[in-house]
Amino acid sequence: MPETLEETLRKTVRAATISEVAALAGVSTGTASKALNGRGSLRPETRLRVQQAAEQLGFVVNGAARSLQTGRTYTVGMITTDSIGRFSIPLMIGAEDALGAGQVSVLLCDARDDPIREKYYLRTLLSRKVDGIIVTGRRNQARTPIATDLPVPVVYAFISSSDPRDCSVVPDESDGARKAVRHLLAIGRRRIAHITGPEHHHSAQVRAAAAIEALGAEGLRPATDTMYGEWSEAWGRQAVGMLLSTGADVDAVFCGSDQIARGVAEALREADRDVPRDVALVGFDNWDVMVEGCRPQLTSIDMDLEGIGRSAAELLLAAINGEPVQGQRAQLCRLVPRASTAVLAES
Amino acid sequence: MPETLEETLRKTVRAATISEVAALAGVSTGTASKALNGRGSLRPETRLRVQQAAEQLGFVVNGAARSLQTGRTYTVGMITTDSIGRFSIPLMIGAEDALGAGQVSVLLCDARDDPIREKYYLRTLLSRKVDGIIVTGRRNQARTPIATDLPVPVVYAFISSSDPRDCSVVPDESDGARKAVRHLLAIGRRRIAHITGPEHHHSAQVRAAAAIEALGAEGLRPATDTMYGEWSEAWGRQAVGMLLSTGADVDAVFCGSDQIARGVAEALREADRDVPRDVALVGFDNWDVMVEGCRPQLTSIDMDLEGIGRSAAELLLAAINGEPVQGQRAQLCRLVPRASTAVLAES
DNA sequence: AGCGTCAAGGCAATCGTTTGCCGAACGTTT
DNA sequence: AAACGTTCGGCAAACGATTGCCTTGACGCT
Repeated sequence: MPETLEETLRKTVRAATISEVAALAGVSTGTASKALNGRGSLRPETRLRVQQAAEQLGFVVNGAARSLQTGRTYTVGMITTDSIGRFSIPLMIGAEDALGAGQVSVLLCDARDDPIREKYYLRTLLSRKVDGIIVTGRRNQARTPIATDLPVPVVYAFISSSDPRDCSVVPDESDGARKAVRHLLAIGRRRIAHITGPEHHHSAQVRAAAAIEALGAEGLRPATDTMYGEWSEAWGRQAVGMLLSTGADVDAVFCGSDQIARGVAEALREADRDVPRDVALVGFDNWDVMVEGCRPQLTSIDMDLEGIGRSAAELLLAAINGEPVQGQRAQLCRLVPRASTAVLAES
Repeated sequence: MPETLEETLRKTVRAATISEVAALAGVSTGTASKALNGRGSLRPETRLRVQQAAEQLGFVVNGAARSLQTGRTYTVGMITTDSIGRFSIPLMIGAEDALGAGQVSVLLCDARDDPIREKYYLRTLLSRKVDGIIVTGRRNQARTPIATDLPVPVVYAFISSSDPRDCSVVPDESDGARKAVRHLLAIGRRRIAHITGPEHHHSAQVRAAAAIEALGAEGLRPATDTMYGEWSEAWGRQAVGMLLSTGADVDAVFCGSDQIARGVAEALREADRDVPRDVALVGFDNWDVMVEGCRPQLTSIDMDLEGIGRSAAELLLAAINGEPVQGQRAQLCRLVPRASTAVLAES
């Protein structure tokens, strides 16, 4: 007789409980528990017998029951304030990586920049008794702490909390900007312009300031005033138009984002300026699809988002285990050189 | 006396339990439970008193205890087989959306295309007693079912299971390709080429076949043989080179991806062919950063990944509630017209 | 023979909620 | 006044695992 549709789709293979395992192995549930968790003092033979019984029955512990007893869920919540985006993903991967290795699962919450949703998610996370929470999101200013007096530790990743005592892991954008400028200087450029995003944007400010400072350290000044605009290719193209029309003498451009840089590359190309011969180019973000689609391929600054996610998760684990860390950790950036800043063979 | 660092970071605000709430409200725990869950028959006044007590103590139920009792966790697992990527994210957002509204949380698992990790995650999901599982990942062939005889329902999103009885939600790529071709026909193009990804790639095949068929329906044939290559801008540029050097007479190109299309647009531009006047262009994926960075902005086919994620979640919820659905659901695509297929004013 | 020691494993309390069942109190009906 | 129905709320048994404590029996020592 063929299975009904119902049966086919929902095999009610009611999972075995530890008492069934114990019964099969001929021991008490307590002993079975000890056997499976490597605790207590048991004859190796007994231990093995229990393990085989568990295997045979396809036993998987009931996490709810265990959590109830032990008070730990081996679960952390991850709240992204903006919609899960380009930046959140590497962060998540990194965190998931560090946690997964420690057998901890991640509950994903997308608050969509809505404080109401955020509170709601926080509540459900607490009700699920997560062991800790990672807060992340689009970078801008420091954000207000998600809550105070939480019964679980919280770590902020990428964004930082406005309370300096909270634990945050952020990229050191100044470091990134300095590395970009130094790299351009190292390949012999001296007339460097900086084209970036909106002036009111925190990242734009920080990067611009660090770039100017790095030039200053060599006794140089930017080739033009910092050109603030948007984080888009279109702005990059437009900025090049402005640069060329003013006849500015520029041999390198450091861009506030890869998108801007790509626009710059295109516009330069169309104006018959060779990259990197006439103008060298450095972007920011090291966003694969942008740096690789760019002609020539784009040298860029990598904020190591995965690393930030990983660090945040590690700090969270430490806090969960009773070794809390306070304050901000700034993670250094990495310059990834590509053709847009290649040193050309003398010929 | 100032707080110790320990105190500051880990306010051990031991969460209140329902018995404390009950005590404060002067009722038994059973009654308190009924009051908070809107069950049983209680005087409205009592109910209110309990609710206020809960409020006052900042009570949040212990999900573990509840799950243990009710057997439901209001949690589903989401396994992505490839690393969380560009496609997985909208799917996740969609799923999270549909589930979040139903108060269900998502446990995120990134199996990184590694069967071992996949098994491991599956096991932890089962141990966490998730109510259901969504499997997703990079699209290619149908994948082997993640397991059989699971105690919980499974829905495949974007990818499909090779067992036709499993429930899968996939994009109707043929529909997308047909819509692209019909759109080009509708704006008066007749000599249409198709440039796409690797020939061995399932999506490339399906889209190409549907495109040819849609042309055939109008008694037309493609302007050239389908041009298989890679899913990259570089291939798009290269393909245009080939097209132009053979002197093929083409007034539109349908591309298998937005990246290819963008490469095509650039190469055409550099060859002084106007888009859309000389050659109209349609991409596939409707990937914001590609379609918007393209000059002119790119008409593209949107597979509605969020919608697929949402449908998958809804089907999963239905299955959890005892109304399982079998088989594949194909979700239609949407054409998003932009400047690359604009009809020009006669002038 | 008597005693102490130790290993092995059973017992039962416990975690926090939910829920079916039962009892008390009160009002209504005859 | 007795019988009955309702409403409200308490009681206690689950759910499944963990763990400290206790019992049992074997063994070694004096």
